[in-house]
Amino acid sequence: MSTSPHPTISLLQSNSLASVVQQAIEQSILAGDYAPGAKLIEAALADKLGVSRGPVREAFRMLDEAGLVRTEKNRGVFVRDMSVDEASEIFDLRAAMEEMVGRHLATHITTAQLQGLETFLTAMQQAVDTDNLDAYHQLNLAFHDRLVELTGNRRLIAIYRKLIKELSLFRRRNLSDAGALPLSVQGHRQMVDAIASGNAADAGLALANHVWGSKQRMLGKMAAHEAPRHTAATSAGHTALVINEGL
Amino acid sequence: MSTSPHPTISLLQSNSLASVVQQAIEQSILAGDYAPGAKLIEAALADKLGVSRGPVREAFRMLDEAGLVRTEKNRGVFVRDMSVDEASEIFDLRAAMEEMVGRHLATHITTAQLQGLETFLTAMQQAVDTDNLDAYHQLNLAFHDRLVELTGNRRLIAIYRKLIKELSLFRRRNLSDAGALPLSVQGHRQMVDAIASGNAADAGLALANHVWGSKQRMLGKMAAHEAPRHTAATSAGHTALVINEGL
DNA sequence: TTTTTGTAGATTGTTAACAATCTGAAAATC
DNA sequence: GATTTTCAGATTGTTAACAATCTACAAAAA
Repeated sequence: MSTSPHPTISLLQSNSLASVVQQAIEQSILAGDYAPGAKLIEAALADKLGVSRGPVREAFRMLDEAGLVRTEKNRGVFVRDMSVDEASEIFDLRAAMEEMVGRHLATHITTAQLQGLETFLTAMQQAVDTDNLDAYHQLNLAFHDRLVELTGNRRLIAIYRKLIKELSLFRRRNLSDAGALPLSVQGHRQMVDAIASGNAADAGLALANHVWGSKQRMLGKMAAHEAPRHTAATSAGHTALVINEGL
Repeated sequence: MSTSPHPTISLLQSNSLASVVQQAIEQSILAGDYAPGAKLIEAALADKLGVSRGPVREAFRMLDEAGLVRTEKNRGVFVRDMSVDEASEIFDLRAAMEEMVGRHLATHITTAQLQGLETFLTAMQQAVDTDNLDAYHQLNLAFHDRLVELTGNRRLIAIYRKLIKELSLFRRRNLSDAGALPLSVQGHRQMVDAIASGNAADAGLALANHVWGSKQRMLGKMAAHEAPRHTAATSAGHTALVINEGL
């Protein structure tokens, strides 16, 4: 009958040990506590979290289905390792999804919602002005998440967030140069303007092109990072891939 | 060292009880053995499959994450019930994904792959000629799956199949008039031609429009089925929804 | 009659123990 | 020395038992 009698009580009512364990492990993985490919030991995690192995195993099955972890029978569970190719594929998917988002918002967004996006832009500009890289990164993620959320398509939102999670798993590999972001609000300003213009095609392209740019930057970074010894061959290959109209 | 020494052996090597149970339950759900909203009882399933409750619980967590089942703490696990709204959202997502597929294939498909698609068309035509509804339905699913598969984007393929699975969960509700398909190969012929033309925009639109048509038919069917007592009001509402350029 | 209260059985949540498999290093063999 | 074999410890797979919660129905109270 009653709805949320007490925060702690409703918490205990809805969260089983397995789901709590799942969230704890997921957070650890996304925080980079475990390197990609690292093995997760049931007993150790159970011990650390103060539960038995049952809930940990159930959490493993959830994380596996979510794509954050990979299971080998009788060998164990390992943090998922994402290749550049896979990351690239995810970027292509993201581009298609964000194009869909742009098209929809161009004809459905409210003025209040547009105002909310403007707030993001000013906050991002402030982060740039103060050279606050971390804040900018967070705002960037939140901004895109907000755009997707505004469509109201629950499945789209869920899948988008899942893809972002997996991508962050990839980024963990090159955290050294993770700071080399464009640090510019201009692109986002253009996206908001395109949406505000009401032209669905324009807005869709604005968002898709933005994602495509991110993908290109990522590929460029990987090419420069992983094959600096090859003078031209592989680099050229990568460039050709970039020039293609991805996916 | 050796690769697949014996089919049965390699099967036992890779499949844990939990994954076998997961597949068994999933198949039962998709086959319609359990109605949407029906409760799945751990002990009963464990008994039926000859295993203990542990693997069943692990399978439940997988199915939950896959969206085929919904878990309420201390109350049990239930077959997911999909609303018309949710199905509609999935159609919108499918449209965006298939548009992406069409664009890509227009510029990347090989002649051999095109030939494979032609084979599908003739088979579908044959199914129509012999009034084999079931065969047509299967071919239709396989055709679209093949299109997505041809992109080579593993994440796109995985997500597409997941969405189709969930949609089939929805269709279970209106199996009475499931036979009212268009039963026409024309639409698919146009899609293949558009891809063969090499025009990315055209191919994308051809695929997206096809999905959009499916969505419209579904919505129309639901409106006619669920609210035949209301003379105009709700029906008009649905129509308006259909006319919109859905998300 | 209607509502409340109180069980008994059913069902889920969790744990600990047992079985099977893998891993890595020492011992044995070539 | 290099390769194979053996084996103990570590780890995963599975099960059964116990604890907590829910459900449904009957008895009591309003």
